[in-house]
Amino acid sequence: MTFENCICFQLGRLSRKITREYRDKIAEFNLTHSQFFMLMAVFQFQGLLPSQLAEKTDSDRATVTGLIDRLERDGWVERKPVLGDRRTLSIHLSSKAKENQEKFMAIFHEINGDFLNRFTKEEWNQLQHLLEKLE
Amino acid sequence: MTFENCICFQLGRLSRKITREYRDKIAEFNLTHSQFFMLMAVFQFQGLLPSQLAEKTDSDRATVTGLIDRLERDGWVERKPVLGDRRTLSIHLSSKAKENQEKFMAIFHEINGDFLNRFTKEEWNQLQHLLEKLE
DNA sequence: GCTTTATAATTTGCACACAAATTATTTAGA
DNA sequence: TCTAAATAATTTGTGTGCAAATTATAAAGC
Repeated sequence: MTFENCICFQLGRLSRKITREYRDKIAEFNLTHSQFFMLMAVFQFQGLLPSQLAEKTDSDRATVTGLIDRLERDGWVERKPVLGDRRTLSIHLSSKAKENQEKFMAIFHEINGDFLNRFTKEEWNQLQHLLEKLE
Repeated sequence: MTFENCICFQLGRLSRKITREYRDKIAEFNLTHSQFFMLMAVFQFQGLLPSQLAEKTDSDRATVTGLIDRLERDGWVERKPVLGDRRTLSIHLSSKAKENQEKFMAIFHEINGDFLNRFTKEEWNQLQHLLEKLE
């Protein structure tokens, strides 16, 4: 058993590769791979708190703070105060983000399709099943 | 199709989870997940150049420079000059690393076993086959 | 009401990951 | 031989990823 056969190494390597493949495709928006998925999450669940976004994306709160910082700086999302709890903020799409939603989803489906097309429906279900065992 | 169903998101999330699982198990050596695999690579291929290690582990040369910096600082590896080409350095195990090799491999097999045990031999081969399609 | 505890977000510090630029050296070509 | 191109490693700058500490606010217990 060598390190290349270790599933942990393999998944890390694969994850790095996929991140690299994404880079070019989302370059027109000037977004990173992580920013892209965080924005996807905001499209899907508008008005959530940073802590809830962290849960949805399975990342750290501190990481989410940084991602939101940069997404806000670049005009994709806005932090809005929450009535009744001044500790919290809710995250909303900017008008710029809403205007680009369709283009966004198109790219998302295109990239996703690139991977989906490599599998039959049965293989895909198998892969999902096997990955679940690793979680 | 939501972002949670996207294989790219799933693999990133899984990779983060596995990295977290590793953390505790290699804590006794004070190594990070990446350092652990880089050191595994040096165990396996002694005397390689940083560029060759980058290739083996599928990571960036700049990343390898940083990893070797910290592994050398902590006494795990040594940079040695290469006869005949002063641009290059070869990376070797320190005596400390050699002394710990057995303990190291034991932990590697233990962690790896945790994941392997979740699958039958057939499932494992399927997973390897399916992941290959993603590469 | 007042203190303690809990919670949300952020900040700080360190380690990847990687593009782009830089430095040092070797090789190739005129 | 001398210059240009190629190569190896590093440095620089930015963005994750995450543990630990901090700040602000809310809730609970007395």
